[in-house]
Amino acid sequence: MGNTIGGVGVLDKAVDVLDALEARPLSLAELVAVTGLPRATAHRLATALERHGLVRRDSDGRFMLGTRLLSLGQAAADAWPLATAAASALASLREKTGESVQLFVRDGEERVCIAALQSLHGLRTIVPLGARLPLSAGSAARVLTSADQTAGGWIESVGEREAGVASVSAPVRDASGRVIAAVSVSGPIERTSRQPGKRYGSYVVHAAKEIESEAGLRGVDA
Amino acid sequence: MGNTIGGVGVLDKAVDVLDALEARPLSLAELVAVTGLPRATAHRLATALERHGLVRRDSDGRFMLGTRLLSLGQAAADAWPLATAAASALASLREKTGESVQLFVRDGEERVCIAALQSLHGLRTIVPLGARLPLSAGSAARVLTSADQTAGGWIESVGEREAGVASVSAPVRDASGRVIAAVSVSGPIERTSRQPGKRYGSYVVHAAKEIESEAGLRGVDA
DNA sequence: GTTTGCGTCTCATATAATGGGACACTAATC
DNA sequence: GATTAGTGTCCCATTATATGAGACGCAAAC
Repeated sequence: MGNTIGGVGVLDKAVDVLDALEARPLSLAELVAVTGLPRATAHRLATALERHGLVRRDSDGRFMLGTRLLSLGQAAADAWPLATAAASALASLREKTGESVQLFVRDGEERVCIAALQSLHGLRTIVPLGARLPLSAGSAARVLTSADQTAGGWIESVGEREAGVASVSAPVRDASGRVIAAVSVSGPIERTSRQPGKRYGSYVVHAAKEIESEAGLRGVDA
Repeated sequence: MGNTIGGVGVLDKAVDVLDALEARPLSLAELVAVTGLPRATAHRLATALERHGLVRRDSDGRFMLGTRLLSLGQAAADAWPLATAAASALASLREKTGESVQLFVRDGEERVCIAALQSLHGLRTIVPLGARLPLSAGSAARVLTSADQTAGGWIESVGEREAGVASVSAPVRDASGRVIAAVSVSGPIERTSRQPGKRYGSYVVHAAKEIESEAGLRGVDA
């Protein structure tokens, strides 16, 4: 019969298994419960993935993400030289603001966090590396979707994507001026105040410029 | 007919595609050349992987590793709290020695690098995160395979795994004394000398102890 | 002893992957 | 303009492939 049209093939199921294991190690029975796959199928897929190093077993025999994903993830990260170039700028941005900082790029109809450093405060916003967030809310989202220049070069949002969280973002542009990424600072409203842009705006813009020059995207300097 | 026994299923081919893309972005034609798959098949697999975010396209339409691998890789890394715990100890080890430092764990009949920092020298050994190395050569390999205590607590090897490279490794042990990982320092023989253990041994052993206490594996201190 | 849970494996069935080849399109080359 | 060579994408008859209920072996719990 025909070809796979929407989520029925081995590959789709295999990805379901990986998705399930992303949260935590799972025994076969748990894996079956989470994925909804028949026992035999889940077992076959998990062991097949194991052969490729994408899945491994812990000491209790439970399935978990394998070591092969380390190198693949590393390679995927290297595919954005931007993330590497941004490392030092993000570090100093976190130091200056004390809050969590992130670098987002657009990917289809979502945005992806390709670099992040978490605030050192006990109460902090967490955006894990690789997290996919909507392109419809948050200051970084608006930076990535609006092509044109803005007021001070930054955009702020308060409690937009998530209640209690405020953020400020600035665009990273390539040589031709197109927005290719967004740098963000985000934290609990209690600390950032309701005008986070006022407090952190210039820092974020500076970090964006720093990333541009570090990545060799535009002429030198800030 | 029967089930897949050795490398014929969709899954195996899909992994081949990911493997091929690990090195660099590839056009469909190149992908076909590298994997040996028929055009239609390569295209179908690549686009299927794309639907899952494991593969994406660059601006020229070439296939490359996707953003989904970032989060999966991150999750896989989190599965070794050891890697996180080792971060600071490895940083200071690199600072003290000036050479590349790594943390290896055994995985089946190989060893995997689950954390690494490269030397800042121009001439340096590079062991990328996630790299799979043999369990048959190198000081770290011997640390992972020999259960018992050794002379100064470290093991050295000179030009064993790779010509011109010397390394010193020390075991990281759990509460019951079993070796669960190996810390290594490696560099070109010209700098490390032919007795790398003499020079770096104590540093490496100290780093191992530091990792043990940081990870809460043994009692406190060094 | 019996039961309940586990992971693993088999094998007849039919479903889902296959891939040669058609197609549309662009960029050189004639 | 016409031709050739190169892309990526899509179709669809064929059959090789994944499927999954159920059997099995093994522990641990009752």
